Amino acid sequence: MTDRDLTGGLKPLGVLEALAAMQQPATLAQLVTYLSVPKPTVHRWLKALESVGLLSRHPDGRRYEIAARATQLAIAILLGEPGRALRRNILRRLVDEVGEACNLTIFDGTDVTYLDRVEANWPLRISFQPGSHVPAHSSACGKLFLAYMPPSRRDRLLHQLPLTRCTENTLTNVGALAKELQNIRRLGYSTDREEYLDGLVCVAAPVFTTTQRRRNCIAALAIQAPVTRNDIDALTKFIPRLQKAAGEIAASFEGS
Amino acid sequence: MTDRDLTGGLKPLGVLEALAAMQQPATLAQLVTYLSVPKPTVHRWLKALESVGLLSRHPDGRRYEIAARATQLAIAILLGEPGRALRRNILRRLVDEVGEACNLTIFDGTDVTYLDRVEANWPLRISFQPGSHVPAHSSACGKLFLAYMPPSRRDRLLHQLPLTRCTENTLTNVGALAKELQNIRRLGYSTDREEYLDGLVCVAAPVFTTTQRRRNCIAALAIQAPVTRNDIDALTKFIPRLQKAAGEIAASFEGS
DNA sequence: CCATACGTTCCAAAAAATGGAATTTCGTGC
DNA sequence: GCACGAAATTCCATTTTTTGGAACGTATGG
Repeated sequence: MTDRDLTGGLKPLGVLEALAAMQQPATLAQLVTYLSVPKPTVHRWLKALESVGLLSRHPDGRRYEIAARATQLAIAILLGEPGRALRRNILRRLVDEVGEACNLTIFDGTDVTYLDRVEANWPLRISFQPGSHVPAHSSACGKLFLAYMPPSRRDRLLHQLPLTRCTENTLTNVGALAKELQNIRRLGYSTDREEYLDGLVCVAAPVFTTTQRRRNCIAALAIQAPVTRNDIDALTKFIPRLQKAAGEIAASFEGS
Repeated sequence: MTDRDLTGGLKPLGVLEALAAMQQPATLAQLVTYLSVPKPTVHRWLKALESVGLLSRHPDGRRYEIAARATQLAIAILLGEPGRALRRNILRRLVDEVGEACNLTIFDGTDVTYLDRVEANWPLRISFQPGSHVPAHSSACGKLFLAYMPPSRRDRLLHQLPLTRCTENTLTNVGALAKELQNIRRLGYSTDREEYLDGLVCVAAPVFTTTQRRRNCIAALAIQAPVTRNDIDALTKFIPRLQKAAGEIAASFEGS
């Protein structure tokens, strides 16, 4: 899971991450090397972090170390909302049983966004990071969201989304996609037959919440595999297990 | 040390601190109120934090919550923070007096994570590494965290954690576990009677911080022993000593 | 259907970050 | 002491980002 570059007003945080990763105080020069950022810039970042109490200087006056405010923040983060830790656990157990990478996604209105992902222990990995996006019409999760959204919104989206062709199998016309969505509602799960990436197949199950007199598909849980290792038929056998995990995920959203 | 206002490219971090302090996902409007910062600015900060993976959106699409990268950072900070040397010394002295391995753990939402560990000078060792995980319901430290967390969160977790059986003695039903937690609160310490590994017993004491009118169990200190060398009764004699060390550890987390 | 609240986008002014070069400080050997 | 190299720090014109009031969408509930 590669960390994306820090942008926005967050670049100095790279220093904090670096120091945390190094597990010991470091000098300006070491951080310059580690981060490959010009010296005056790192220097300014260090001063900024020091001035707000996230870093402090080691007694030798030269090296910087993590300070009280950062420790406090770390503790607060770990004490907080257990929902995401729970969800990650559910994912991890699913991956253990299934032996392929699994991910949890939400719909951001147009695209599918990865909320979390756990890899299987295989050397061949498809690298997605939490936070990355995938088009709705060419992924198992996206089709699930489309299938279960209110019909009015679906119709509007179907005509507004650019049904970009990703592979030979991508559904690129409204009719075929609408038919597929109907089929998904009938089955209760969704598949991706190399519609997004050649060689990548996927099955997905919906995560429903039943708040406010309406059943909403708020998230989707999916198993992804290289078709050479597990084809769609093989993945389909995991559907009951997948649905059980989806139920557990749904429960983790209650009361939060 | 009072926290100064964040400056120097760190202002978006205020959102992270706010969310960590609130201990639950929050909407843009709530954060605007909490931070007293204009709405478009907070919105931009949220997007920046989301785009680098520090925050993610709750599936309701409205609220934001702390994400994987922030959790990783938090763990790395606590593993590498300079107070660690202090705490390691406290652990070492404890081990000298007790003659068994001791460890310091934190709770990551579902599991117990080893922050540090000092072995005793015995040929028979149980090997755990800092950073490794253990389930909450089957370890003395984990039960301590469950016992001292806010009741609402505890109730939720008790029903959502998979109470996996590790040994003959593991508490695998909610009722028995709830009773045990009540007992722990009464006694002020916790035990593990071969509930995680056969032959391994453990006593643990809580490390409290008293931030903002609320007592939090942020860490746990434990003595682990092979039952053939020290049984629970033998370990119980060390509780006062253990609690003294826990107090010292607590002090090491306060300002520095 | 309207009213209201919440989220999102726009954009020109204002503020801050950037990094090459110059300067200072520190540690070391003579 | 003093000279030297290495590291840290400051300088500052240029570039880039941030800022937030206002306007615009969008969901919710009465």
